[in-house]
Amino acid sequence: MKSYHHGNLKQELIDCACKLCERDGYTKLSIRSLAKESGVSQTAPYRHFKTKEALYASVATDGFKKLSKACHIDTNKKVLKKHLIEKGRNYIEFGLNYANTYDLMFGTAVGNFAEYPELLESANMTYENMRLSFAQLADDDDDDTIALKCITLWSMVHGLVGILRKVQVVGDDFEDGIGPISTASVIADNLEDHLDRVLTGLIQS
Amino acid sequence: MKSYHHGNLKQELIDCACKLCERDGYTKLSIRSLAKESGVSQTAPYRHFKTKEALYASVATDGFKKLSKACHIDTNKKVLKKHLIEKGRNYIEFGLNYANTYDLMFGTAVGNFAEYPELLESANMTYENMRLSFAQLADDDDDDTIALKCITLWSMVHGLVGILRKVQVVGDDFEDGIGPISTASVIADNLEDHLDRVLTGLIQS
DNA sequence: AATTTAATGTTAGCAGTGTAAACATGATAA
DNA sequence: TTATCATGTTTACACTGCTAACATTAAATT
Repeated sequence: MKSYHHGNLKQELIDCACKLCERDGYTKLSIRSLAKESGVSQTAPYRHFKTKEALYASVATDGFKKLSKACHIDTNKKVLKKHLIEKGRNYIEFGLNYANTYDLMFGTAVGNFAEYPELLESANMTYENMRLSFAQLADDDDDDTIALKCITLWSMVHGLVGILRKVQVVGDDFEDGIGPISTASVIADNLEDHLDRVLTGLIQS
Repeated sequence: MKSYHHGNLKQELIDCACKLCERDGYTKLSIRSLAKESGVSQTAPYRHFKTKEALYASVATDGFKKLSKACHIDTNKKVLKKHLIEKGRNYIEFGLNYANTYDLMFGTAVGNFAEYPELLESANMTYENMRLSFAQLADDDDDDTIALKCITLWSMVHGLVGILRKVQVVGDDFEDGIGPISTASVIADNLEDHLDRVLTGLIQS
């Protein structure tokens, strides 16, 4: 006999939504299918998420927590350039391996992060750790400059994720994707060197 | 007396879709509302666009043509660094001023560019001009290296567009957006210097 | 010029969506 | 024990993408 109350619906919905968003892309997700999956009525999710966007926000929050973890640097110990390079690679790999979730996090599906405090906090956590880490490397810069360069660094990895996804390796020419063949794999193969150059440039200048 | 046949429906739908996509974001666009706007039946658009994605593809194509124009560099004349900096700024301004269209162009709304030859071509045109221009500046590099650095450059401006949109300037702290206040405006104010540094780094290394 | 054909429009309808309102159940607090 | 409130259900509305069957008219063929 199934009990009337589910007991753990909210978390189950989030977990399921995370899975489905990543598998099929967030546009394919419907609240109704999600409810069915959890064996609950169509409108039950609305007791836990005011709108679909609120559900998206939860999925995005989960994504930022994962990204934050994948890129976390212990700023109590001395931060080295190689740490940032390693975490930069982790960032890019997260963006490529969890591409659909990444879209949700950096796209416009959630219009205003401020409406979802947890989301805002998890996103800022990601940035803050990045900033603190970088600050140790470029510690002769003032705060504004560090913030600026940090944004530059973030733009770099963020941009690479976006462009690498468009520059697809397919055939012998421009048949399927923007740009020439093998560019994507060339970049991937040289990612460490690449990050090193960018980072070195930022520290020195 | 209104004639049965519209006469110029396809183009009118595209124009209207471009406008609405940019104004409200492509997710708000519906084929039905578009049809109503053109004073035509709900399903008439399906004579010109097999699916909604095909309509998106047309809007994205239009976007790439505009972007291509905004960033075009005459490669017959000698290409200077300042040209690339200027066009880099144009790129970023396009991304910020036509943010919703930019989403359509670089997001996942159109799954596979290869299914829409015009879209693929317009996207490649944008890249090709960028590559040819850059090649003149770094003309002692081999093709692979140039492609690589060009992707780096593209990632940079593309990433900046994405991040600048998330780093919103609002209040005195992290209240609404990722990152510290004024970072966005600091970047915007220093965009030329910023691009100059990145570009110089790419040419020299 | 008459007739066939193909392009482009319409109407009706299916299956699916987000979400609100009214009601039911049962866990928790008084 | 009873009242309250969080959490569930049912029903319903307005909207969506898209298909099938039919209507009209422009263009091509005879």
